[in-house]
Amino acid sequence: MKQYNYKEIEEKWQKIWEREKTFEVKEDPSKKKFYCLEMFPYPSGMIHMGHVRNYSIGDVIARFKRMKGYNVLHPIGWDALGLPAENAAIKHGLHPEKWTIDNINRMREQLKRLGFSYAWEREINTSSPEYYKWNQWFFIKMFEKGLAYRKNSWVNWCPTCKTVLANEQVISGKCWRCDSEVTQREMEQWFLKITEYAEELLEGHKELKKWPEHVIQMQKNWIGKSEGTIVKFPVVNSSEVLEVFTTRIDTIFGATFLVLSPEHPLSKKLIEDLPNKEELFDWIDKTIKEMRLRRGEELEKEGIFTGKKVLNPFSRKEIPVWIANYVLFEYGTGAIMAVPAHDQRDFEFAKKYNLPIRVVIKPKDKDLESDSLSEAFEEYGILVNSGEFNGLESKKAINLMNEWAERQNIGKRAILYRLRDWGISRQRYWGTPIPIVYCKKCGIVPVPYEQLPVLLPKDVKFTGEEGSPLEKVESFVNTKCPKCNGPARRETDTMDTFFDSSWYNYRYTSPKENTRPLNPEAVKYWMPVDIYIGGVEHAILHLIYARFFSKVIRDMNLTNINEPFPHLLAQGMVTKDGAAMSKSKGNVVYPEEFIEKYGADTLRLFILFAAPPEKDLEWSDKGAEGCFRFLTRVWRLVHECLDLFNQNIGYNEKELSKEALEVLKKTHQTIKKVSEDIEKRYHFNTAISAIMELYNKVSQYKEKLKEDSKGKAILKESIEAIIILLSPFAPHICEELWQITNHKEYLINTKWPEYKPHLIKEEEVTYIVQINGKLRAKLQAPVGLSEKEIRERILSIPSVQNHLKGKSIKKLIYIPNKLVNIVT
RNA sequence: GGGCAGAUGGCGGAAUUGGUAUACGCGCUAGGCUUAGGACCUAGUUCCUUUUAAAGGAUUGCGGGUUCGAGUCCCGCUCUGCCCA
Repeated sequence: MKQYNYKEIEEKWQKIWEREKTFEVKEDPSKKKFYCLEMFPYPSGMIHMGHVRNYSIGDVIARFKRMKGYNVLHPIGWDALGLPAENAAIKHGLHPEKWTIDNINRMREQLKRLGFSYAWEREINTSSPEYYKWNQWFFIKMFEKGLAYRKNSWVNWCPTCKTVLANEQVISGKCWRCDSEVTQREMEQWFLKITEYAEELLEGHKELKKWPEHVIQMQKNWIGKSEGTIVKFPVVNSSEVLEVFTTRIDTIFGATFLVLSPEHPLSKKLIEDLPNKEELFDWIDKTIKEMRLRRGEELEKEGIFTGKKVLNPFSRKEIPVWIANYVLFEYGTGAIMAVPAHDQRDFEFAKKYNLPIRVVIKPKDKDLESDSLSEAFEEYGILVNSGEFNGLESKKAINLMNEWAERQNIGKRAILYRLRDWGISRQRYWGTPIPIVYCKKCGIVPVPYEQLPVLLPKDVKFTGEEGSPLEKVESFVNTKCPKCNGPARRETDTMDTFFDSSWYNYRYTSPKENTRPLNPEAVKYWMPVDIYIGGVEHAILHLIYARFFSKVIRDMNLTNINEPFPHLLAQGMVTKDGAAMSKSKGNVVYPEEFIEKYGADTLRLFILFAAPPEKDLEWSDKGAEGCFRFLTRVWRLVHECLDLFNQNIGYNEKELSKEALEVLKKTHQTIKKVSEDIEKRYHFNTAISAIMELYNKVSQYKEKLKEDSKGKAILKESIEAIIILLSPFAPHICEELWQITNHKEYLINTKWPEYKPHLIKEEEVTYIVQINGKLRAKLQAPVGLSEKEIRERILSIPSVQNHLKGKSIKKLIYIPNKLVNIVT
């Protein structure tokens, strides 16, 4: 027998697939389409186990759907712009482009060695001008529609390197390279008006019935819709009015002070006339920076009194205005009314600074005392100490108080979102240049479409110091104004790379289109993506940006797609020793090394077998070896039965031996199980274990079945089933086995088998016999016996009689073909 | 602090609709083959008690509940992970 030489086999089939362009597709209206998409990788230089898992899941689905007769689009490409390329340039003096292209070439080879069924001719690379040209095109379209605009915003700044840092370059408040304290600096930046689509992004969730609930929940939290009221508080002895946003206007009589965020434009103005204003200004500046730097951490609450008071428009009382570090400027109006009795943060602040606490909501069944409160009562309840609104229930009070506020013109209902506009400016080289020119005469001028792409200049120095590398390329910066032809300056910021990945799923449908970003006909045929597979770490940013882009592109009348990804499969992490694989932990298993030792088929099989896709997967060298042994056993089984495949043998189901019928039934039950696990549940681990069970049964009865021709026919049929069912998981070995078992056509072009319904049903069933819920016996019986017959048979079983001795049967539960429970 | 997910043998996991808990794989044990084996084959393997066979009992993080029957449903708690603050 020939040995299982995975290396030779895998190379052979990968060559055939490439030569015959097996997985290249075009639009074919006569066939049902299936667009199977996995999140494209960042070309870091090395395929890791997370990629292998992601792409193995996708490949099973793509190959399965193809064998089911679908026209399958299964593309791959490179999310090739981004910071690491630039870091490599700084560290090793390699040009980011060279570094990126080398990495892509290496990783493409690695993906090919895994045998994924990609349409390689559609490969895209976001760092190529052919791709980023269309980023620029979309940007200008958005600029024209008012969806892209400039405003001031804070960035991380390293005072030593004199450069802007991305959030991930700030490590616990310090610069990743020189370790100095990172500061905050305000700069003009480009933003996309994603907030304009906030409501639609929220509404769209209703269409996403095949998304995991927790991902939708995360997006909802991120968008953070809240309905409430904006209330005006006039400043006493001043013409200024402070506006606050609250979702709990029912508590407004308990608002005993008002708090501004340090960043609030009126913060400094309110304290201008105080004698110690310099000191207070310093506190504000220091606090703003601290809040930005330590975002997400719980800071010790601190504040200062402004010396000013505002009038509470409901209670008509004057209350003090404070500035404190627990009020965020980005959210709401950057100012809050503080209700210490009913908001825990306000409560803690009031306790610290000895501010009054006033109960205005009480639970239905008891009273609350302002003086003895140990924590805020944040629930809804009944209003007290609230003038004419006393006795109302919170929800009702909110309505009436909103109406009152609107009538008195001191407030209005408002809907607020936590979602901020998307800041896309990066002071970086390796990104898409923002296609804008600044002219002294004409102002902000977009680069005309016919001048796109604005190319990244190649001759650039990467020192990692003093600002963006593009700023120093004079031939890039200095240009002519497209409008007046006078001297002008180019924008030197580049785009956030999430911009690139927000529409790549469209580009795959027509990757070579060179007069427009996408071909609407191709989009119409292929979109939406039928299943999108990737890591849950992209649940928020990437998946919200991509949904936003789809809606923007739709509103440009290029498509009619509302949601690009109606079905999302969020895969879990690959761990080893209970932790994510990382170089620093030293628990990394490299796919390349594993393939060298056991082959791609084994790697794919194990990574799908070890856990269902949505769960974390614990890597085990031993477990992976087990999968290699399984493939070897299948290889051997086929070789031991090779002679069967030279014979033309048939059978009549009625003449089969007991064993042959059992194997035949198991075969068809396995076809059903594997098909449903792949197609409906996406649980490949159980599909694989079902194939292993079928193998176990076949190999157990193998010699027995070889005894007669009918048995041989069944053996042949079941072995063929094993090969086909296993092929989406381990495609190379299966193609090889298919070929040596005398099949002319490639396995990938073979139809997926259908099970015969009558072979799924069992003629005999095992009844579980329980007495008072405890298993006491089992009974083999033909399907469809009456309750009476079953009852008689069960009561005649000796062990049942034993257990019933001296007891009377009170009740008997009978579940046809399954179980009998005798209650005494 | 809030939201979400989860906890099943020595390990990864299965149990899809409330009906045999522990499928499948790993590991382990014994035997075979072998000069030998980390290769391969066969048998066994949740735990406890008594043990010749066998029988009985317990068991899905903990404590309650619903039900003839709960890993699965309900209530409370502990722990772990993720997201938000």
